[in-house]
Amino acid sequence: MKEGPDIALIGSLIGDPARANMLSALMGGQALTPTELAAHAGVTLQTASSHLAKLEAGGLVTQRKQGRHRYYALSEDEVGLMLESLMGFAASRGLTRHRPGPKDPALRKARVCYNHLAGDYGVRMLDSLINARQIEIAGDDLTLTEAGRERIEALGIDYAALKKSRRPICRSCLDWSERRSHLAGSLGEALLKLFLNEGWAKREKESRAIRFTDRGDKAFLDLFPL
Amino acid sequence: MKEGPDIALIGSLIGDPARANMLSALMGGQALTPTELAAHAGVTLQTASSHLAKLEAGGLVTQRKQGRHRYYALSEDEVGLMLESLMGFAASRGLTRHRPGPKDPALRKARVCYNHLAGDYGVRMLDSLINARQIEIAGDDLTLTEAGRERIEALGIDYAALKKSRRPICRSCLDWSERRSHLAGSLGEALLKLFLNEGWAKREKESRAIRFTDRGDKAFLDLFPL
DNA sequence: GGAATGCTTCGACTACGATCGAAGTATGAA
DNA sequence: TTCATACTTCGATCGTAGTCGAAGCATTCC
Repeated sequence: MKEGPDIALIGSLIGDPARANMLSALMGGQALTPTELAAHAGVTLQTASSHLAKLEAGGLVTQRKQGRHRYYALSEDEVGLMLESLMGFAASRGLTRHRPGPKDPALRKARVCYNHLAGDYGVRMLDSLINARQIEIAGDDLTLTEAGRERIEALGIDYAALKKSRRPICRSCLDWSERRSHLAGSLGEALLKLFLNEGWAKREKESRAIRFTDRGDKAFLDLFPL
Repeated sequence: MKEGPDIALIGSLIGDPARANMLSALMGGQALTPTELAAHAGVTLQTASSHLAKLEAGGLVTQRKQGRHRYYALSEDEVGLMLESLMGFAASRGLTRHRPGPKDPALRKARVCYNHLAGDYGVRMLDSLINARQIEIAGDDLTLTEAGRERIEALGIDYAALKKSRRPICRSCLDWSERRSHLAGSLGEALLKLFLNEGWAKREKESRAIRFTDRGDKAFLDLFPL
């Protein structure tokens, strides 16, 4: 009515249970087809299609056609950050959709947050990088130091490629289970990819949980001491 | 359906335009009565009452009876932080409720964010405190240093009182106009109160804008150099 | 070409929630 | 006690948004 941004539109988009389930599923970081998303949401394909059109119009998701499939994903890092913030609040109210089960500890230890690592391990990684002065922090802005640049290149990450994209390399993202920040941005994404490619960790099916192998666990803890 | 917090409930609470307007009004930091909130939302008192009951059930607001008035306010700092995060996202999408007008620059310069200072001045204040090593930053956690404690006591803020409450003293809050962090928490609140009490600044009516007097402006900039 | 898959669009149904008038409760003032 | 103010609760109405069946495109496979 007066001033300020219009939160009602975004709220109503998130407010429908079917759409919220789809968004949660997309927080897993993988692009999903309407059929898959319909299954996550528990609705028919037609309904899912209509929801996806609305989410796209609202700028929350984007689609990419590939053959006869359409892959939907969260449109930007920002969407993930905002959703994680909402989840944090909901969790603090004890509003959870699931009966606490055996998977819960695994989720708290390590899970995927859109495209980067979250949970205990995610927070530890950022803390460790800060302690080693490879990332510097000022306000909410994280910046990679010279030492940090060398470090990630030694890990085999292509710094130049990260630099080229318009996305921020480092970004902090609030963790809903740990209530602290972990590393997002294109570097966060690259690091998660690295862990998966090296075979240190695998995604669980149908879940955001990430399971580290014994070898991967050791390598990770070595790489990011506290 | 599966795991993770339930964001749909919160989303649907924010998703109704009347409720969104009420929440935006409460972001002004003052506790408001149902009658006032009804006016902000553009609905009748009955409707407002029903909305407030829902917001309260969802844990977003709390009420305090005082005589024959009921004062509603955001229930915790966390609510303000989450809403600000949503606003930031909405603003980045160009979803604003208002035609950009003369008040806009004033809002960007200094405004109230629930109970603390936001906008250019809010961001500057936190930056300055960090530069002076009076606040230290690690992840999203801000901590007041020894030097910081002395500094705020010199300003006449009762550190012991802040310490007593269970709320965090320092907290970072993402600014939707500046896209950077400013200082929230009980210290953020105390500092804003200080500026108002000293007569350095005044709230605008019917707006979140804060207008600094000439004297206040000078004092503020002296106090928080860059 | 024809058939199958993946998805969107259309149309109709339904249900839930926002809205407000009217009546009820509580607090304070006269 | 009586009246006024501030608010809640009840009940009825109305719109709109979610839902799905059926039909329509598009792409790929055979």
